[in-house]
Amino acid sequence: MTGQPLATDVFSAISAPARRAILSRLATSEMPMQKLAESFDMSLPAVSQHLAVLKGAGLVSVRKAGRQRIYKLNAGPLEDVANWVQEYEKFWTGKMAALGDYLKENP
Amino acid sequence: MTGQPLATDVFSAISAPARRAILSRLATSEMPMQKLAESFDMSLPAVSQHLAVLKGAGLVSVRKAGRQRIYKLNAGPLEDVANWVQEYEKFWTGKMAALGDYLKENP
DNA sequence: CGAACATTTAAGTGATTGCTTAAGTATAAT
DNA sequence: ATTATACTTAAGCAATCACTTAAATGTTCG
Repeated sequence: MTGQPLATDVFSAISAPARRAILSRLATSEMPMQKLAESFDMSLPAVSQHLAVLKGAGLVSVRKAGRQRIYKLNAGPLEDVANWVQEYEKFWTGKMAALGDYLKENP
Repeated sequence: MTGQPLATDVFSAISAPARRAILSRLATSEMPMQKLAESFDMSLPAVSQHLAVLKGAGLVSVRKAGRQRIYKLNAGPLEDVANWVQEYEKFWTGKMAALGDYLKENP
């Protein structure tokens, strides 16, 4: 058995700039490989492989249409990233609030 | 010249689970390597190397205190991640709103 | 059917990663 | 000064990565 989709972590899926670029492109609209690949200075297999990783992370879905494969953004898993980063948001937005709290408790 | 800090991309800095764990640990409080390393099932050099990557991404800062190095979270660069992911937020939160808008414009 | 097309899978490669152990460098304690 | 402490840097290694070209797999069209 050669094996299935091979689930990848969403964080490492988005770590490659090329893959973020692909997501960004798909955010405008779903499209077939061919058209998607036009945007990038990369061989078709390279794009296909990136897509496989994104698919493994659940970030894109594919639909067959004749001999084409239409790729579509599936942003759902990015919510994990949003939730993760939100935990740290207080460290940069809360600076003033934190100072206020400190001064309140240490007048 | 062996070279400087070597700036790393914040996205790849946070792609490694070990590094996210380190950030999480540092979010509770700043601490010296020694104490930080206790939390992990990893050699000291391994932690040190992860820290170097995080430092390269500007996610931690170091301060010398005697022979110790006190590491401190610097969440600032995570704002880039937050901003990036926010661009996609509409794709999972806005489903209903988007449908509403669509129906409004295409009654 | 056979040729053209859209895409994936395979195979190979150089670079990078995540770790390890061993050796170095600074600072502090005796 | 010597030795212990707290770390970093170096060297090495197996695994993974991001690509490439070449070959294979559907799928449509003439």
